[in-house]
Amino acid sequence: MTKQTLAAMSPAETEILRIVWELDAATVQQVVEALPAQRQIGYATVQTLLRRLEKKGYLKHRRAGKAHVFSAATEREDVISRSVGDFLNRLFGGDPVPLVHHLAEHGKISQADIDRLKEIVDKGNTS
Amino acid sequence: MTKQTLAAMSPAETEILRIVWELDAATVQQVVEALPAQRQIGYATVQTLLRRLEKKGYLKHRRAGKAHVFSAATEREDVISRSVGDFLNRLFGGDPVPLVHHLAEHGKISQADIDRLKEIVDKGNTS
DNA sequence: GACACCCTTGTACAAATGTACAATATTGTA
DNA sequence: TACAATATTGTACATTTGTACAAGGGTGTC
Repeated sequence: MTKQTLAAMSPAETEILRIVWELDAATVQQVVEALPAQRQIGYATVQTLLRRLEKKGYLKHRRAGKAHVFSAATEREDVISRSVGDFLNRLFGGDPVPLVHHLAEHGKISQADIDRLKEIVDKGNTS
Repeated sequence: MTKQTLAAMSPAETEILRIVWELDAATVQQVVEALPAQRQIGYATVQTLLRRLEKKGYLKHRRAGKAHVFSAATEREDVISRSVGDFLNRLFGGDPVPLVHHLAEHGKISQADIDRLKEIVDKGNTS
């Protein structure tokens, strides 16, 4: 595993990367269309962000017709791990419990969600 | 509640703010000392970050001897809510479940943690 | 009261970020 | 094949961010 050398993504870049993941592969057009309606951000800007993500190594592209089709160039899980880790460190000193606690208290996660999580942890603990 | 107008904090600022919260009130000195050992960051830099946090409205200070003692100027919970919300939007399109799922799968939260969370949610659901 | 110390204040500055236009290239179509 | 439509490329640019030095101020101590 010799690769944790990816330059950090900026918030705006993260937003865009997420959409590419969601669409699996997408042109600038498609990313723009997939943006949440409230999010006011121009085509050119999305394009720049995609370019930067590619330069940083998060995306790659192939050409299809006249457009570029961007897709992931790294393992999504890895990127998420790093992002979540960084976030946790900054805001909670690395302890995930207060974060989940916060989510629970604000009704972000439900009873059912927690039950499902319990199962996941159970399964993991079979080691 | 007319106050959601706080300028966003940068990652480095967030890191510092968290420490002030942890110490409840602190001088530049104390914040520097409370930084994780690995975190290489000078006194002057911490000072600038504290100044910026104050300017943005997250901190206030009083004078004690020759030093400034910084402390929170806003509700910690509010700041956390916004931060977590933004993070969730950027990386998971707003859905908290995948985040918690991720934490569970990576052993970040334990069986016991989940049991405690279950109680919290239970209590909340009495409405 | 003078000093040495520890602070704050003012300022700097390169790099990253968010946002976007102008010019040029590519292509499906008539 | 020439064109209109649509993309990409090259560039720009004001701000914010991360990091920090230099100069001046308050204070406990002798």
